[in-house]
Amino acid sequence: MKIATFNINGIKARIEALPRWLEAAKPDVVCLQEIKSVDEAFPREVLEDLGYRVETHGQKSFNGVAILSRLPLEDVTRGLPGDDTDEQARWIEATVIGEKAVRVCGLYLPNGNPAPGPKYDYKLAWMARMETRVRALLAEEMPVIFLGDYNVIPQAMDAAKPQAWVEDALYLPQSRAAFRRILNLGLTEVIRARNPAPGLYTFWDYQAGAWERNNGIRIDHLLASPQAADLVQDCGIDKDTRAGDKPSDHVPVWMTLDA
DNA sequence: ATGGTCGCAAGGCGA
Repeated sequence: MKIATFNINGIKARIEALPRWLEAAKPDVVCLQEIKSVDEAFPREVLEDLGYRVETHGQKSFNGVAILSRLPLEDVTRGLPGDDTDEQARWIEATVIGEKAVRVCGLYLPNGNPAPGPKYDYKLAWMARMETRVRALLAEEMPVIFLGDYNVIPQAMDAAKPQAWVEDALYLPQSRAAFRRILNLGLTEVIRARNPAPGLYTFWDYQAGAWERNNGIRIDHLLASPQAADLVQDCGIDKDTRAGDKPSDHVPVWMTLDA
């Protein structure tokens, strides 16, 4: 089972680049972030024609997540528990039925800038809610993965220019500590666990020639429960998509599971 | 220090 995360930065703008990548990479399951579309306007047919079922959790103009799957899905749920007043579409879950069942949580963690301020408070509160949800799922002792745009640079080695981020919500000590608290519940950060070297990035800003200068950051992550980590076969970052026509500013991150 | 680029959607916000 090949599972990927891809912040597409607008489904309407990526309606050619996304199928191009799907046909080349052939993932079984994809968690999308920043679809920037209400569910009714999501162009599902072009993806269904490629063999994917499409489950969206969108809103107008901003945020929005989705799961594409060539395998059967069960128990699709939308929204991160813990705050009934939260109207931002950033969380979707489904159980993928492969040879084994895997619970998949697709997430778009708040950016949090500017910090300090209400947006940063929302980010930290959201991460606390995520921690609660992770605890609940870990207690079920089944394979669970949490993949998406975390908007967290975990370590200095995850940025080409870490000094440029020291006052940014993606790299502030509180953000990194909250990410570590989630990891320390017992999750494996799959890309880093298998790649000890720096220089791996998943996002390059559209501005200031960031891609041409390889001024990137690694903020899209794959986290696996112990039972899911046991199944990991391979993982990677599809950096080449950033050089394609009309690219997203993020690239896909994927893993294969014996499931 | 500033401006630099996109997407959505139709002006400015978010990233």
